[in-house]
Amino acid sequence: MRTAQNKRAKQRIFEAALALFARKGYAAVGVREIAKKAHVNISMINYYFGEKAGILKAIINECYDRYFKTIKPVGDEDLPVDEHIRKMIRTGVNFFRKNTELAIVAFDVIPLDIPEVMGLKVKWVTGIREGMENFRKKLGVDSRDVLQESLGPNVFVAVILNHFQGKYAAEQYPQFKEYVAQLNDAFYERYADALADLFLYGYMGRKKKENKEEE
Amino acid sequence: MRTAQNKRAKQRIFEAALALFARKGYAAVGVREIAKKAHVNISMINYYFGEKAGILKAIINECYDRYFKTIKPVGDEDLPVDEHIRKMIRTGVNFFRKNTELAIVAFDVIPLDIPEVMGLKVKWVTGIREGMENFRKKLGVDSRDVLQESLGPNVFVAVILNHFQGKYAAEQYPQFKEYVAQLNDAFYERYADALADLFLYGYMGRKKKENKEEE
DNA sequence: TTATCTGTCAAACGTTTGTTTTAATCAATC
DNA sequence: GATTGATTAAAACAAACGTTTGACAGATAA
Repeated sequence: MRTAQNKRAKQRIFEAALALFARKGYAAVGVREIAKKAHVNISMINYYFGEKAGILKAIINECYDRYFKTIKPVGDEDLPVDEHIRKMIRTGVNFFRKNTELAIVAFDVIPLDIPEVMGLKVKWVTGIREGMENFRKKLGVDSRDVLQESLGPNVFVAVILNHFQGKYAAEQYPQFKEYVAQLNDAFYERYADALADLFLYGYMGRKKKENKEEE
Repeated sequence: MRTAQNKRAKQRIFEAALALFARKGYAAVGVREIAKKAHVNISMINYYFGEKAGILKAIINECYDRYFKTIKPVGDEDLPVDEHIRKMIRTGVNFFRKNTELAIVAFDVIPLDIPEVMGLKVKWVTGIREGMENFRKKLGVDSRDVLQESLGPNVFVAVILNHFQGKYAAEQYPQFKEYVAQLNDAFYERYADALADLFLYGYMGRKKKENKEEE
């Protein structure tokens, strides 16, 4: 076995494709372009991934797998609500910061028309939702209620993802250099805290209002 | 002039492309597929839109134009903060509900690599941001502060868009029929209200906290 | 009536697409 | 020293790509 070198070629393809997909979208990138960027022969793509869509599937699996492994243990922790929300948001921000390209490609709605890809996503989303049941309950979110579910943890995941999509877009164009420069470690400490406050007060306020209405 | 018929063909191309782009992504859709769905000849696409990217540009312009015209007057209204947030969110929900495909295509981060398309988006986003200055001030958001800006109105726009992306995806697969069926008029009344509560309490809570810290 | 313009069409343009095949080379394992 | 697996280059494949062309019908304008 030459796993050290194997991995290097497969990994190079993976990373080259990831960067290209994130910028151009899956369908706009050709296998020749990927091969060129990865410094491998075209046939290596089919050798390792079977087909072009195989790379996309690998990206989706890698992203959701990392996401699950990152977020699940934090969701299972036994903390007071406020601390728990804060820690979850902090964890989420860190994840998206470290895995921006992965998330942009894997969490993009498009393409919806490749059944195998959609199947993968559905499987993962379902699994993650089930894994977050404890945290959801702590927030007072009943997953059988469509309204409550639509105000659950996915809400702040959407906000964070949106932020990093914007950041990534800004990074592609030099005119936004000053904006991007401000998004440093210190910023994300404050950002995570501010977001946590926003949702914390939001959830608490809603709960109070519901209790009043029940009286 | 035969504008009545002209519009019909151009409009058919626009709508066919929109539906296909929303499902598959811009790059994955060929001009022949669009022409077939629109029941026009392939050359009609270049005749009306110059190039394939012309359709995408038209979609982006149409979406942002509608969005601006919908949201701007509401943002300029003179209402108490709580009512204002509520009305803005209600307006946003209605917009995304009516223009889901338009929003999915126009607000998608990808593709980032077509400078003309990115230029369009930047122009619109800048314009809309400037147009929302009054509302932003009322929320207590200083647009020169990156942190505050990243917690501004774009936060709940992201949440709403995320919801309708999910809904649209669910509509494409029959296994989610029951979920989609629950998303009716009544749901969206409650959804908009609940979202408004969430952010209202969130912003108020954050403001209180800031005041305390200043003491 | 003749000339012009507009919408529409089929056909063809040269590229590029994803994939497969074949032959050859290189390094590591048995 | 034979075998195996990783990698390369080059070529071929049919299919699809975005765009252009030239012709023609019908309405409009001179």
